[in-house]
Amino acid sequence: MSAFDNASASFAGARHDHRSCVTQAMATAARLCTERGARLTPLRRRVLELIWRGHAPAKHAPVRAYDLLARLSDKGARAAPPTVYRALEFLLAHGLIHRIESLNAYVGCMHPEGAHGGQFLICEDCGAAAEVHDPRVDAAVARRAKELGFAVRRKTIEVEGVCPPCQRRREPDDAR
Amino acid sequence: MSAFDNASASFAGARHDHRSCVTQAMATAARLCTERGARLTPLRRRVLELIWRGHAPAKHAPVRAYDLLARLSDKGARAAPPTVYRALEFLLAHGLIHRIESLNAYVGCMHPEGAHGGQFLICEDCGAAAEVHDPRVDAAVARRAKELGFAVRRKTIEVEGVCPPCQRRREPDDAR
DNA sequence: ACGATAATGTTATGATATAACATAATGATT
DNA sequence: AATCATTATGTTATATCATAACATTATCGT
Repeated sequence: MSAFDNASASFAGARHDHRSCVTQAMATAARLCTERGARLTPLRRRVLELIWRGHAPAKHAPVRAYDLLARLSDKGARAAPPTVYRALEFLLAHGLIHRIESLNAYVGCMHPEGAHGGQFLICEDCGAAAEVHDPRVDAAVARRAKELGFAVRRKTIEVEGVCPPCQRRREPDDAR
Repeated sequence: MSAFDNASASFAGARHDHRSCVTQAMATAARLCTERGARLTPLRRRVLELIWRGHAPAKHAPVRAYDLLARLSDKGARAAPPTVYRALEFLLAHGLIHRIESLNAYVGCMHPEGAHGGQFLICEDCGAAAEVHDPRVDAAVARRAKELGFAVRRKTIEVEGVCPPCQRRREPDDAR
């Protein structure tokens, strides 16, 4: 497995220490923003952390904008849509989160150091989205585009299916 | 270029005879539906044709649901959203169109004979979407998924950028 | 402390999509 | 051809996702 992949963590369920995973992501985000002179304000920080916490049942499940809005409003202060969309815009611009187009949802970026198009494996059972970075996939897309003279700006690669744990969960049903 | 690609046609602009392209697509759709015992009703046929006609400026530009709705309503009978969404659902189920997730829009499928995930090159200038079928891209995705034990159901591959004609159109500006 | 810039609050609305139920068309069977 | 089950479409209402426009507040550099 590539050093950049987090598929086993994303699909691991209980074995994965998601709390420290969130903590680490927040620390990295704070560091990157400092380095770049970007302001990770309390609001943006809260939104980022809510995204990282994901939502049930899977820890790495993408979160929708209005879910974030509801959770922000829980904490006392009422929030309106632009509040959360502006935070998302900032986080996307700095590569701290990805948008999953096929779900209209957002997920924390696993390695926000450099710009990159996301490749995602999305489980239709548990909702988890694993960020994958396969240079062969990137290379194949780049080569094809080059052959056709197409100048690539942004790549969206989202693969829907069933993750290993959910496949095992399904087997008892299949055996009936 | 693979025999399955239509990038040059999609990005060709005026040189491409889009009218006969639409006619042919409609004939293929009718044949497939007959073979499958599926009912390509007048409404579904009209929606499919509107999608194939695309919209200005590019012929192969994906069309949005409410644009379809507006054009259906033009023709006398007023239409409500479920009318067009149900037609889209049918056309998607039979592989006659693809949904472009990153645009919330729909485009005619270039070879609806067999099920397949779409690979698209989408021009951010003219809006044209070229359907590509690169077996190397499919293979790279499949291999990666297999390595991770992920069972693939559906692939969404959308590459945003600038098509060759629009790159040439941009050059005069760059030279200024 | 001041003013410029950036961030957030607020109100309204646009854009995309589906639920739920009523009516009409179609095809299979008699 | 008449009946009836099934499929398709019409209709109304509403859910969901996202942004425009402008007001207010916070932050940063001077």
